[in-house]
Amino acid sequence: MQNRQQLIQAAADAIHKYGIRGTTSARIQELSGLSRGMVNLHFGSKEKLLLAVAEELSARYAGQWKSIADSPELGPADKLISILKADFDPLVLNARDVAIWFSFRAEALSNPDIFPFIDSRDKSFRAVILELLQQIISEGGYKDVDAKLATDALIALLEGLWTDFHLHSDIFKPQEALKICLFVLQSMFPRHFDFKSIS
Amino acid sequence: MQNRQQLIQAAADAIHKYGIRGTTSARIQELSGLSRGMVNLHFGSKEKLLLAVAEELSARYAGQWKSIADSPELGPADKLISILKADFDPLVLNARDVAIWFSFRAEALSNPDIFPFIDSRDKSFRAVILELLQQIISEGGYKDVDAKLATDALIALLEGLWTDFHLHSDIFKPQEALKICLFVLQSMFPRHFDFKSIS
DNA sequence: TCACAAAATGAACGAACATTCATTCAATGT
DNA sequence: ACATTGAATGAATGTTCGTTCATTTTGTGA
Repeated sequence: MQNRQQLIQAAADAIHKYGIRGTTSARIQELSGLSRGMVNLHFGSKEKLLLAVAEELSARYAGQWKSIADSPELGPADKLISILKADFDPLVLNARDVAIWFSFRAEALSNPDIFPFIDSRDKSFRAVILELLQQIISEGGYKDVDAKLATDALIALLEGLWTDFHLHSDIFKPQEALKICLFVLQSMFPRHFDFKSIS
Repeated sequence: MQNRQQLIQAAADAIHKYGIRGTTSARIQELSGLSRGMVNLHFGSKEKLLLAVAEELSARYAGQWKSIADSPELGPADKLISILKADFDPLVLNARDVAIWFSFRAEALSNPDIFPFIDSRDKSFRAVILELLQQIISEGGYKDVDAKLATDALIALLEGLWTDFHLHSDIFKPQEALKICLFVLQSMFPRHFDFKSIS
């Protein structure tokens, strides 16, 4: 099980370093320091190892925001900010993982096995955001705001910022990304958010 | 030159159908109906053919919004809406092209040659949006709105909606995406946009 | 109609690929 | 100390990859 994890790490590194096209058995072997046969011994095939990488990535991301969404003593606005901060945390938003994320995203259409892992956002994540925004709308009496529309907007905004990070991880500032989100939220819910007050 | 274009089409179809990893010389040959040697005869290598695909895609996208940005007799708000509509036009936002777009995006980090083509948005496009928003801010006296922040937000939103389309092109509604954009713009610039008035 | 050049073909090639499996090694129980 | 078993190894294998190039076909000017 030690070597199994080592192979997942090596495969992830290979995708980051060489792209998914350049991720060959030889490269994985080199980066892992293990022998040729290990991939097939532990995973059956290279393809299944790649699925295991997707699975781990997906699990890490889900664990990140779910731990926050479950915290009980937090108002909807503060909870939402916490989730946003978690979304820009280096634990999930780092050059390597995002590069892998995008590689799998590109593959998803022609490789249905991968799809469930890279689409994880769109299921439960959406539901949590929607509920928080509904609470905020109710609290603040924002009667002109459609919660579903605002949810779509916020999630698309997050996706777009991730894309920006993927292409420009060298100059991307998580602080700045958070500011952009809060600016949008303030525009929608002026009585709940003040984007100048970020820590 | 006839066959040259045919090869670009076939390569693009291959990326869409089989993913970039599954895009082999044999597949391109099959889809093009041409002979084995044609790729190397016309492009020198498969890799250069892929670059030509990226170039064409990039040129088509740039041509799309630039023709609108150059139209003289349009207020900044209307011009912005036109650009948004163009961004969701089937000419650029269709399953095949977006799939290719995302494949190249994923490759960009490990293949610097591709980067200039897939990053085209972030140069002149950003400048145009920024200028339009500055005009709107000036016109409407939105003194609390930072134009650069709003530009970042809007572009990230567009990127995110493209991502949504990529993963769910079957259920994605361009009309709905436009509505989301207008909703966000209305939140920022209430005296310039009314998202209930879309055609 | 013929000569010539350019374009197109596809069999053949070496390189790189993922995978296999006989063998070796290390860990554990007796 | 020895036997047993599962993990690890890496040389060997067959396949698929992108590319080459001698040959054929097509198009053009005389």
